[in-house]
Amino acid sequence: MQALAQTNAFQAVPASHIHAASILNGPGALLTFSSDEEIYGQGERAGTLYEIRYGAVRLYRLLSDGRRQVVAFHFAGETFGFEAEGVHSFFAEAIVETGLRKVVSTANNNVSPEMLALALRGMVRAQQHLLVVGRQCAMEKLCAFLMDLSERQGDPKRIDLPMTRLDIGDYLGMTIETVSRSLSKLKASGILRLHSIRSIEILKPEKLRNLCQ
Amino acid sequence: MQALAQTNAFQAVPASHIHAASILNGPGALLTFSSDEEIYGQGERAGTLYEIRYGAVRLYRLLSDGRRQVVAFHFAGETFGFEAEGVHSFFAEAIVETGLRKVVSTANNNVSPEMLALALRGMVRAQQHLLVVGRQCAMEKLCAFLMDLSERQGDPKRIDLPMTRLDIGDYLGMTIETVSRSLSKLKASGILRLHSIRSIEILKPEKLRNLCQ
DNA sequence: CGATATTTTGAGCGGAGTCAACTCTGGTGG
DNA sequence: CCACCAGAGTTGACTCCGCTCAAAATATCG
Repeated sequence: MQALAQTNAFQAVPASHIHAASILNGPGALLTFSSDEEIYGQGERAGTLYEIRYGAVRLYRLLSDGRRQVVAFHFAGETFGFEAEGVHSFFAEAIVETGLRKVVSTANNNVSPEMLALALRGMVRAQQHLLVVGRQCAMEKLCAFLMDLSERQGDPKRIDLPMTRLDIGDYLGMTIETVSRSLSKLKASGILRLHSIRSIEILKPEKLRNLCQ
Repeated sequence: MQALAQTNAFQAVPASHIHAASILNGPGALLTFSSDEEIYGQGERAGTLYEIRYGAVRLYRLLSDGRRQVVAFHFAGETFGFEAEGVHSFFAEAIVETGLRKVVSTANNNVSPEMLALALRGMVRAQQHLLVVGRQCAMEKLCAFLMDLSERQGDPKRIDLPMTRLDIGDYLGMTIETVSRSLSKLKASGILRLHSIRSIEILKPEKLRNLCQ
Protein backbone atom coordinates (compact mmCIF):
# COMPACT_ATOMS: atom_id res chain seq x y z
CA MET A 1 0.00 0.00 0.00
CA GLN A 2 2.86 2.32 0.79
CA ALA A 3 4.57 1.61 -2.52
CA LEU A 4 1.34 2.20 -4.42
CA ALA A 5 0.93 5.57 -2.75
CA GLN A 6 4.36 6.53 -4.03
CA THR A 7 3.67 5.58 -7.61
CA ASN A 8 0.41 7.52 -7.57
CA ALA A 9 1.81 10.62 -5.90
CA PHE A 10 1.82 12.68 -9.12
CA GLN A 11 -1.91 12.16 -9.60
CA ALA A 12 -2.98 14.43 -6.76
CA VAL A 13 -5.25 11.68 -5.53
CA PRO A 14 -4.61 10.22 -2.08
CA ALA A 15 -3.85 6.50 -2.15
CA SER A 16 -6.62 5.97 0.37
CA HIS A 17 -9.12 6.56 -2.42
CA ILE A 18 -8.09 3.51 -4.37
CA HIS A 19 -10.82 0.99 -3.80
CA ALA A 20 -9.42 -2.16 -2.19
CA ALA A 21 -11.16 -4.50 -4.59
CA SER A 22 -9.56 -3.01 -7.68
CA ILE A 23 -6.01 -2.22 -6.66
CA LEU A 24 -4.73 -4.83 -9.06
CA ASN A 25 -6.20 -3.02 -12.06
CA GLY A 26 -3.38 -0.48 -12.03
CA PRO A 27 -4.20 2.78 -13.87
CA GLY A 28 -7.83 1.73 -14.30
CA ALA A 29 -8.39 1.34 -10.55
CA LEU A 30 -11.63 2.73 -9.13
CA LEU A 31 -11.15 5.88 -7.07
CA THR A 32 -13.98 6.66 -4.68
CA PHE A 33 -14.86 10.05 -3.23
CA SER A 34 -17.50 10.93 -0.69
CA SER A 35 -19.83 13.93 -0.90
CA ASP A 36 -18.04 17.31 -1.11
CA GLU A 37 -14.61 15.70 -1.18
CA GLU A 38 -11.94 17.41 -3.28
CA ILE A 39 -10.68 15.49 -6.31
CA TYR A 40 -8.06 18.06 -7.28
CA GLY A 41 -7.40 21.70 -6.52
CA GLN A 42 -6.50 24.89 -8.35
CA GLY A 43 -2.75 25.07 -8.92
CA GLU A 44 -2.16 21.36 -8.53
CA ARG A 45 -0.28 19.51 -11.20
CA ALA A 46 -2.56 18.11 -13.90
CA GLY A 47 -2.02 15.33 -16.38
CA THR A 48 -4.75 12.80 -15.79
CA LEU A 49 -8.21 12.43 -17.27
CA TYR A 50 -10.97 10.85 -15.21
CA GLU A 51 -14.06 9.03 -16.34
CA ILE A 52 -17.00 9.07 -13.95
CA ARG A 53 -18.30 5.54 -13.24
CA TYR A 54 -21.04 6.70 -10.87
CA GLY A 55 -21.90 9.91 -9.05
CA ALA A 56 -21.43 13.55 -10.07
CA VAL A 57 -18.68 16.17 -10.07
CA ARG A 58 -18.53 19.97 -10.02
CA LEU A 59 -15.69 22.06 -11.46
CA TYR A 60 -15.34 25.60 -10.14
CA ARG A 61 -13.16 28.67 -9.78
CA LEU A 62 -13.01 31.12 -6.91
CA LEU A 63 -12.50 34.86 -6.57
CA SER A 64 -10.33 36.04 -3.71
CA ASP A 65 -13.37 37.16 -1.70
CA GLY A 66 -15.02 33.76 -1.93
CA ARG A 67 -17.40 34.30 -4.81
CA ARG A 68 -17.57 31.09 -6.76
CA GLN A 69 -18.29 30.23 -10.40
CA VAL A 70 -19.20 26.63 -11.08
CA VAL A 71 -17.82 26.06 -14.56
CA ALA A 72 -19.34 22.65 -15.24
CA PHE A 73 -21.17 19.67 -13.78
CA HIS A 74 -20.23 16.17 -14.92
CA PHE A 75 -22.14 12.92 -14.55
CA ALA A 76 -21.62 9.19 -14.94
CA GLY A 77 -20.08 8.31 -18.29
CA GLU A 78 -18.50 11.74 -18.82
CA THR A 79 -14.79 12.56 -18.81
CA PHE A 80 -13.09 15.56 -17.19
CA GLY A 81 -9.67 16.75 -16.09
CA PHE A 82 -8.46 18.69 -19.16
CA GLU A 83 -6.05 21.46 -18.34
CA ALA A 84 -3.72 23.79 -20.15
CA GLU A 85 -0.06 24.15 -19.24
CA GLY A 86 -0.08 21.09 -17.00
CA VAL A 87 -1.63 22.84 -14.02
CA HIS A 88 -5.24 22.68 -12.85
CA SER A 89 -6.90 26.06 -13.19
CA PHE A 90 -9.89 25.12 -11.06
CA PHE A 91 -11.17 22.79 -8.37
CA ALA A 92 -12.94 19.47 -8.87
CA GLU A 93 -15.17 18.07 -6.12
CA ALA A 94 -17.50 15.12 -5.81
CA ILE A 95 -21.11 16.30 -5.38
CA VAL A 96 -22.29 12.93 -4.06
CA GLU A 97 -20.63 9.56 -3.47
CA THR A 98 -18.63 9.21 -6.67
CA GLY A 99 -16.44 6.60 -8.38
CA LEU A 100 -13.80 7.64 -10.92
CA ARG A 101 -11.50 5.76 -13.21
CA LYS A 102 -8.31 7.23 -14.61
CA VAL A 103 -8.56 6.94 -18.40
CA VAL A 104 -5.55 8.64 -19.97
CA SER A 105 -2.37 10.21 -18.80
CA THR A 106 -1.17 13.15 -20.87
CA ALA A 107 2.28 12.94 -19.27
CA ASN A 108 3.69 11.03 -22.21
CA ASN A 109 2.93 12.96 -25.38
CA ASN A 110 0.27 10.67 -26.77
CA VAL A 111 -2.22 13.11 -28.23
CA SER A 112 -5.14 11.15 -29.59
CA PRO A 113 -7.85 12.63 -31.83
CA GLU A 114 -10.38 11.51 -29.21
CA MET A 115 -8.70 13.67 -26.57
CA LEU A 116 -8.76 16.70 -28.85
CA ALA A 117 -12.42 16.04 -29.59
CA LEU A 118 -13.20 15.89 -25.85
CA ALA A 119 -11.29 19.11 -25.18
CA LEU A 120 -13.05 20.90 -28.03
CA ARG A 121 -16.44 19.73 -26.83
CA GLY A 122 -15.55 21.14 -23.40
CA MET A 123 -14.68 24.46 -24.99
CA VAL A 124 -17.92 24.61 -26.98
CA ARG A 125 -19.91 23.74 -23.86
CA ALA A 126 -18.17 26.52 -21.91
CA GLN A 127 -18.96 28.99 -24.67
CA GLN A 128 -22.59 27.92 -24.82
CA HIS A 129 -22.71 28.38 -21.06
CA LEU A 130 -21.26 31.86 -21.51
CA LEU A 131 -24.23 32.81 -23.68
CA VAL A 132 -26.63 31.62 -20.97
CA VAL A 133 -24.84 33.34 -18.10
CA GLY A 134 -24.09 36.56 -19.95
CA ARG A 135 -27.25 37.20 -21.91
CA GLN A 136 -30.24 35.48 -20.31
CA CYS A 137 -32.49 36.45 -17.42
CA ALA A 138 -32.97 34.33 -14.30
CA MET A 139 -35.93 32.30 -15.58
CA GLU A 140 -34.25 31.62 -18.94
CA LYS A 141 -31.05 30.53 -17.18
CA LEU A 142 -32.87 28.05 -14.97
CA CYS A 143 -34.89 26.62 -17.87
CA ALA A 144 -31.75 26.23 -20.00
CA PHE A 145 -30.11 24.44 -17.09
CA LEU A 146 -33.03 22.07 -16.60
CA MET A 147 -33.25 21.33 -20.34
CA ASP A 148 -29.52 20.59 -20.45
CA LEU A 149 -29.78 18.21 -17.50
CA SER A 150 -32.84 16.53 -18.96
CA GLU A 151 -31.03 15.87 -22.24
CA ARG A 152 -27.84 14.64 -20.62
CA GLN A 153 -29.66 12.34 -18.22
CA GLY A 154 -31.68 10.80 -21.02
CA ASP A 155 -35.11 10.98 -19.39
CA PRO A 156 -37.25 13.79 -20.88
CA LYS A 157 -39.75 13.61 -18.01
CA ARG A 158 -37.59 13.29 -14.93
CA ILE A 159 -34.54 15.22 -13.67
CA ASP A 160 -32.29 14.23 -10.84
CA LEU A 161 -30.56 17.16 -9.12
CA PRO A 162 -27.57 15.86 -7.17
CA MET A 163 -26.35 19.41 -6.56
CA THR A 164 -27.60 21.98 -4.03
CA ARG A 165 -29.36 25.25 -4.85
CA LEU A 166 -26.08 26.98 -4.05
CA ASP A 167 -24.33 24.91 -6.72
CA ILE A 168 -27.02 25.77 -9.25
CA GLY A 169 -26.83 29.45 -8.36
CA ASP A 170 -23.06 29.52 -8.67
CA TYR A 171 -23.33 27.70 -11.99
CA LEU A 172 -25.87 30.13 -13.46
CA GLY A 173 -24.55 33.32 -11.87
CA MET A 174 -27.48 34.00 -9.56
CA THR A 175 -28.39 33.66 -5.86
CA ILE A 176 -30.00 30.65 -4.19
CA GLU A 177 -33.06 32.79 -3.44
CA THR A 178 -33.56 33.56 -7.12
CA VAL A 179 -33.04 29.90 -8.05
CA SER A 180 -35.67 28.92 -5.50
CA ARG A 181 -38.13 31.62 -6.57
CA SER A 182 -37.78 30.66 -10.24
CA LEU A 183 -38.37 26.99 -9.43
CA SER A 184 -41.45 27.96 -7.43
CA LYS A 185 -42.81 29.94 -10.38
CA LEU A 186 -42.35 26.93 -12.69
CA LYS A 187 -44.10 24.78 -10.09
CA ALA A 188 -46.96 27.28 -9.73
CA SER A 189 -47.50 27.44 -13.49
CA GLY A 190 -47.79 23.66 -13.67
CA ILE A 191 -44.68 23.11 -15.75
CA LEU A 192 -42.80 21.17 -13.05
CA ARG A 193 -43.56 19.03 -10.06
CA LEU A 194 -41.04 18.48 -7.27
CA HIS A 195 -41.28 14.91 -6.03
CA SER A 196 -38.55 15.61 -3.56
CA ILE A 197 -36.14 18.48 -3.27
CA ARG A 198 -33.71 16.68 -5.60
CA SER A 199 -36.14 15.04 -8.00
CA ILE A 200 -38.10 17.03 -10.58
CA GLU A 201 -40.83 15.82 -12.89
CA ILE A 202 -41.33 17.81 -16.08
CA LEU A 203 -45.07 18.03 -16.73
CA LYS A 204 -44.97 20.35 -19.76
CA PRO A 205 -41.67 19.90 -21.65
CA GLU A 206 -42.73 22.08 -24.57
CA LYS A 207 -43.53 25.01 -22.26
CA LEU A 208 -40.18 24.58 -20.53
CA ARG A 209 -38.45 24.63 -23.90
CA ASN A 210 -40.26 27.82 -24.90
CA LEU A 211 -38.94 29.62 -21.83
CA CYS A 212 -35.34 28.89 -22.83
CA GLN A 213 -35.22 31.28 -25.79
CA MET B 1 -8.84 32.00 -60.37
CA GLN B 2 -11.87 29.90 -61.00
CA ALA B 3 -9.94 26.71 -60.35
CA LEU B 4 -8.52 28.12 -57.16
CA ALA B 5 -11.98 28.99 -55.94
CA GLN B 6 -12.99 25.39 -56.44
CA THR B 7 -10.12 23.95 -54.46
CA ASN B 8 -10.78 26.35 -51.62
CA ALA B 9 -14.51 25.82 -51.49
CA PHE B 10 -14.39 23.75 -48.29
CA GLN B 11 -12.73 26.58 -46.38
CA ALA B 12 -15.78 28.80 -46.23
CA VAL B 13 -13.58 31.69 -47.33
CA PRO B 14 -14.43 33.33 -50.65
CA ALA B 15 -11.60 33.10 -53.18
CA SER B 16 -11.77 36.87 -53.54
CA HIS B 17 -10.10 37.17 -50.14
CA ILE B 18 -6.90 35.57 -51.27
CA HIS B 19 -4.45 38.37 -51.67
CA ALA B 20 -3.14 38.53 -55.21
CA ALA B 21 0.49 38.82 -54.15
CA SER B 22 0.48 35.56 -52.23
CA ILE B 23 -1.63 33.23 -54.31
CA LEU B 24 1.40 31.12 -55.04
CA ASN B 25 1.91 30.37 -51.35
CA GLY B 26 -0.89 27.82 -51.36
CA PRO B 27 -2.29 27.05 -47.89
CA GLY B 28 -0.26 29.87 -46.35
CA ALA B 29 -1.82 32.55 -48.57
CA LEU B 30 -2.84 35.80 -46.91
CA LEU B 31 -6.60 36.23 -46.63
CA THR B 32 -7.77 39.79 -46.13
CA PHE B 33 -11.04 40.93 -44.59
CA SER B 34 -12.41 44.43 -44.21
CA SER B 35 -14.12 45.81 -41.11
CA ASP B 36 -17.21 43.83 -39.99
CA GLU B 37 -16.75 41.25 -42.72
CA GLU B 38 -17.71 37.66 -41.88
CA ILE B 39 -14.88 35.11 -41.81
CA TYR B 40 -17.11 32.14 -41.11
CA GLY B 41 -20.64 31.58 -39.86
CA GLN B 42 -22.48 29.39 -37.36
CA GLY B 43 -23.28 26.03 -38.92
CA GLU B 44 -20.61 26.25 -41.61
CA ARG B 45 -18.21 23.41 -42.01
CA ALA B 46 -15.04 23.85 -39.94
CA GLY B 47 -11.63 22.32 -40.28
CA THR B 48 -9.21 25.17 -40.66
CA LEU B 49 -7.23 27.14 -38.11
CA TYR B 50 -6.33 30.76 -38.83
CA GLU B 51 -3.47 32.82 -37.54
CA ILE B 52 -4.02 36.57 -37.42
CA ARG B 53 -1.21 38.44 -39.18
CA TYR B 54 -2.68 41.87 -38.49
CA GLY B 55 -6.03 43.22 -37.31
CA ALA B 56 -8.55 41.81 -34.83
CA VAL B 57 -11.39 39.28 -34.81
CA ARG B 58 -14.51 38.72 -32.72
CA LEU B 59 -16.18 35.34 -32.16
CA TYR B 60 -19.82 35.38 -31.10
CA ARG B 61 -23.06 33.47 -30.72
CA LEU B 62 -26.61 34.70 -31.12
CA LEU B 63 -29.92 34.02 -29.42
CA SER B 64 -32.98 33.80 -31.66
CA ASP B 65 -34.16 37.26 -30.58
CA GLY B 66 -30.88 38.88 -31.56
CA ARG B 67 -29.13 39.05 -28.19
CA ARG B 68 -25.45 38.46 -28.80
CA GLN B 69 -22.66 37.02 -26.69
CA VAL B 70 -19.16 37.80 -27.86
CA VAL B 71 -17.19 34.74 -26.79
CA ALA B 72 -13.70 35.99 -27.52
CA PHE B 73 -11.59 38.68 -29.17
CA HIS B 74 -8.41 37.70 -30.99
CA PHE B 75 -5.48 39.86 -32.07
CA ALA B 76 -2.40 39.67 -34.26
CA GLY B 77 -0.29 36.61 -33.51
CA GLU B 78 -3.19 34.60 -32.08
CA THR B 79 -4.82 31.52 -33.59
CA PHE B 80 -8.52 30.73 -33.76
CA GLY B 81 -10.96 28.47 -35.57
CA PHE B 82 -11.22 25.47 -33.22
CA GLU B 83 -14.51 23.68 -33.40
CA ALA B 84 -16.02 20.48 -32.18
CA GLU B 85 -17.73 18.02 -34.48
CA GLY B 86 -16.46 19.69 -37.63
CA VAL B 87 -19.06 22.46 -37.63
CA HIS B 88 -18.63 26.06 -36.53
CA SER B 89 -20.75 26.78 -33.47
CA PHE B 90 -20.34 30.54 -33.72
CA PHE B 91 -19.56 33.42 -36.05
CA ALA B 92 -16.16 34.95 -36.71
CA GLU B 93 -15.91 38.52 -38.02
CA ALA B 94 -13.09 40.94 -38.65
CA ILE B 95 -13.34 43.95 -36.32
CA VAL B 96 -10.99 46.08 -38.42
CA GLU B 97 -9.04 45.50 -41.63
CA THR B 98 -7.57 42.07 -40.94
CA GLY B 99 -5.13 39.64 -42.54
CA LEU B 100 -5.29 35.91 -41.81
CA ARG B 101 -3.15 32.96 -42.73
CA LYS B 102 -4.42 29.43 -42.71
CA VAL B 103 -2.10 27.48 -40.44
CA VAL B 104 -3.43 23.93 -40.08
CA SER B 105 -6.12 21.84 -41.57
CA THR B 106 -7.69 19.33 -39.21
CA ALA B 107 -9.30 17.55 -42.13
CA ASN B 108 -6.56 14.93 -42.23
CA ASN B 109 -6.23 13.44 -38.77
CA ASN B 110 -2.93 15.01 -37.82
CA VAL B 111 -3.47 15.94 -34.17
CA SER B 112 -0.40 17.71 -32.92
CA PRO B 113 0.33 18.42 -29.24
CA GLU B 114 0.49 22.12 -30.15
CA MET B 115 -3.07 22.00 -31.44
CA LEU B 116 -4.30 20.35 -28.26
CA ALA B 117 -2.45 22.97 -26.22
CA LEU B 118 -4.12 25.77 -28.20
CA ALA B 119 -7.55 24.19 -27.77
CA LEU B 120 -7.03 23.75 -24.04
CA ARG B 121 -5.88 27.32 -23.63
CA GLY B 122 -9.04 28.39 -25.42
CA MET B 123 -11.10 26.35 -22.99
CA VAL B 124 -9.34 27.80 -19.93
CA ARG B 125 -9.81 31.30 -21.30
CA ALA B 126 -13.53 30.68 -21.84
CA GLN B 127 -13.84 29.41 -18.27
CA GLN B 128 -11.99 32.38 -16.84
CA HIS B 129 -14.33 34.59 -18.86
CA LEU B 130 -17.27 32.72 -17.33
CA LEU B 131 -16.10 33.74 -13.85
CA VAL B 132 -15.96 37.39 -14.92
CA VAL B 133 -19.35 37.41 -16.65
CA GLY B 134 -21.14 35.33 -14.03
CA ARG B 135 -19.78 36.66 -10.78
CA GLN B 136 -18.46 40.20 -11.16
CA CYS B 137 -20.19 43.57 -11.16
CA ALA B 138 -20.03 46.03 -14.06
CA MET B 139 -16.94 47.90 -12.87
CA GLU B 140 -15.05 44.69 -12.09
CA LYS B 141 -15.95 43.29 -15.51
CA LEU B 142 -14.65 46.33 -17.33
CA CYS B 143 -11.42 46.43 -15.29
CA ALA B 144 -10.81 42.71 -15.88
CA PHE B 145 -11.34 43.32 -19.60
CA LEU B 146 -8.91 46.24 -19.69
CA MET B 147 -6.27 44.32 -17.69
CA ASP B 148 -6.61 41.37 -20.05
CA LEU B 149 -6.18 43.58 -23.12
CA SER B 150 -3.24 45.39 -21.55
CA GLU B 151 -1.45 42.10 -20.87
CA ARG B 152 -2.16 40.65 -24.30
CA GLN B 153 -1.11 43.80 -26.13
CA GLY B 154 2.16 43.95 -24.22
CA ASP B 155 2.05 47.63 -23.26
CA PRO B 156 1.11 48.13 -19.57
CA LYS B 157 0.39 51.84 -20.09
CA ARG B 158 -1.54 51.93 -23.34
CA ILE B 159 -4.55 50.01 -24.61
CA ASP B 160 -5.85 49.96 -28.14
CA LEU B 161 -9.58 49.23 -28.42
CA PRO B 162 -10.33 48.14 -31.99
CA MET B 163 -13.85 47.07 -30.98
CA THR B 164 -16.94 49.23 -30.39
CA ARG B 165 -18.68 49.77 -27.05
CA LEU B 166 -21.36 47.38 -28.28
CA ASP B 167 -18.74 44.67 -28.80
CA ILE B 168 -17.38 45.26 -25.29
CA GLY B 169 -20.88 45.17 -23.81
CA ASP B 170 -21.76 41.96 -25.60
CA TYR B 171 -18.46 40.46 -24.47
CA LEU B 172 -18.97 41.35 -20.80
CA GLY B 173 -22.74 40.81 -20.64
CA MET B 174 -23.75 44.44 -20.11
CA THR B 175 -25.19 47.36 -22.12
CA ILE B 176 -23.21 50.00 -24.02
CA GLU B 177 -24.51 52.62 -21.61
CA THR B 178 -23.08 50.77 -18.62
CA VAL B 179 -19.76 50.27 -20.43
CA SER B 180 -19.61 53.98 -21.16
CA ARG B 181 -20.59 55.01 -17.63
CA SER B 182 -17.98 52.69 -16.10
CA LEU B 183 -15.29 54.10 -18.40
CA SER B 184 -16.32 57.62 -17.43
CA LYS B 185 -15.99 56.76 -13.74
CA LEU B 186 -12.48 55.41 -14.28
CA LYS B 187 -11.65 58.58 -16.19
CA ALA B 188 -13.11 60.79 -13.44
CA SER B 189 -11.10 59.01 -10.74
CA GLY B 190 -7.88 59.60 -12.65
CA ILE B 191 -7.16 55.94 -13.36
CA LEU B 192 -7.53 56.24 -17.13
CA ARG B 193 -7.16 58.88 -19.80
CA LEU B 194 -8.86 58.52 -23.19
CA HIS B 195 -6.58 59.88 -25.89
CA SER B 196 -9.17 59.04 -28.45
CA ILE B 197 -12.27 56.94 -28.28
CA ARG B 198 -10.22 53.86 -29.19
CA SER B 199 -6.98 54.59 -27.36
CA ILE B 200 -6.70 54.42 -23.57
CA GLU B 201 -3.79 55.43 -21.39
CA ILE B 202 -3.58 53.73 -17.99
CA LEU B 203 -2.44 56.31 -15.47
CA LYS B 204 -2.73 54.16 -12.32
CA PRO B 205 -2.24 50.47 -13.20
CA GLU B 206 -2.17 49.34 -9.56
CA LYS B 207 -5.55 50.97 -8.86
CA LEU B 208 -6.99 49.36 -11.98
CA ARG B 209 -5.69 45.99 -10.84
CA ASN B 210 -7.26 46.46 -7.38
CA LEU B 211 -10.68 46.99 -8.94
CA CYS B 212 -10.51 43.61 -10.70
CA GLN B 213 -10.85 41.50 -7.56
C1' DC C 1 -19.01 70.34 -44.37
C1' DG C 2 -23.19 67.99 -43.83
C1' DA C 3 -25.07 63.31 -42.75
C1' DT C 4 -25.01 59.35 -40.09
C1' DA C 5 -23.33 56.31 -36.68
C1' DT C 6 -21.31 55.97 -32.26
C1' DT C 7 -20.73 57.45 -27.67
C1' DT C 8 -21.94 59.88 -23.57
C1' DT C 9 -25.05 61.54 -20.13
C1' DG C 10 -29.48 61.87 -17.66
C1' DA C 11 -33.91 60.26 -15.55
C1' DG C 12 -36.72 56.67 -14.09
C1' DC C 13 -37.78 51.85 -13.50
C1' DG C 14 -37.51 46.96 -12.63
C1' DG C 15 -35.26 42.48 -11.89
C1' DA C 16 -32.38 40.35 -9.06
C1' DG C 17 -29.71 40.94 -4.77
C1' DT C 18 -29.74 41.47 0.39
C1' DC C 19 -31.41 40.60 4.78
C1' DA C 20 -34.42 38.21 7.66
C1' DA C 21 -37.88 34.99 9.18
C1' DC C 22 -39.84 30.71 8.62
C1' DT C 23 -40.24 25.78 6.95
C1' DC C 24 -38.61 21.43 5.72
C1' DT C 25 -35.36 17.58 5.89
C1' DG C 26 -32.22 14.30 7.62
C1' DG C 27 -29.33 12.77 11.22
C1' DT C 28 -28.15 12.01 16.18
C1' DG C 29 -28.58 10.71 20.67
C1' DG C 30 -31.31 10.34 24.86
C1' DC D 1 -39.23 6.14 19.02
C1' DC D 2 -39.16 10.76 18.85
C1' DA D 3 -37.35 15.22 20.42
C1' DC D 4 -33.89 18.00 19.10
C1' DC D 5 -30.73 20.29 16.09
C1' DA D 6 -28.18 21.89 12.12
C1' DG D 7 -28.25 22.61 7.44
C1' DA D 8 -30.87 23.37 3.24
C1' DG D 9 -34.59 25.48 1.07
C1' DT D 10 -38.51 28.76 0.69
C1' DT D 11 -40.80 33.05 1.10
C1' DG D 12 -41.32 38.03 2.05
C1' DA D 13 -39.92 42.98 2.34
C1' DC D 14 -36.95 46.20 0.86
C1' DT D 15 -32.93 48.08 -1.76
C1' DC D 16 -29.98 49.04 -5.45
C1' DC D 17 -27.36 48.11 -9.63
C1' DG D 18 -27.79 47.98 -14.15
C1' DC D 19 -31.38 48.29 -17.92
C1' DT D 20 -34.52 51.17 -20.75
C1' DC D 21 -35.76 55.15 -22.97
C1' DA D 22 -34.49 59.68 -24.41
C1' DA D 23 -31.58 63.45 -25.72
C1' DA D 24 -27.24 65.65 -26.33
C1' DA D 25 -22.44 65.39 -27.73
C1' DT D 26 -18.85 63.55 -30.39
C1' DA D 27 -16.71 60.89 -34.12
C1' DT D 28 -16.58 59.09 -38.80
C1' DC D 29 -17.11 59.23 -43.57
C1' DG D 30 -18.53 60.47 -48.14
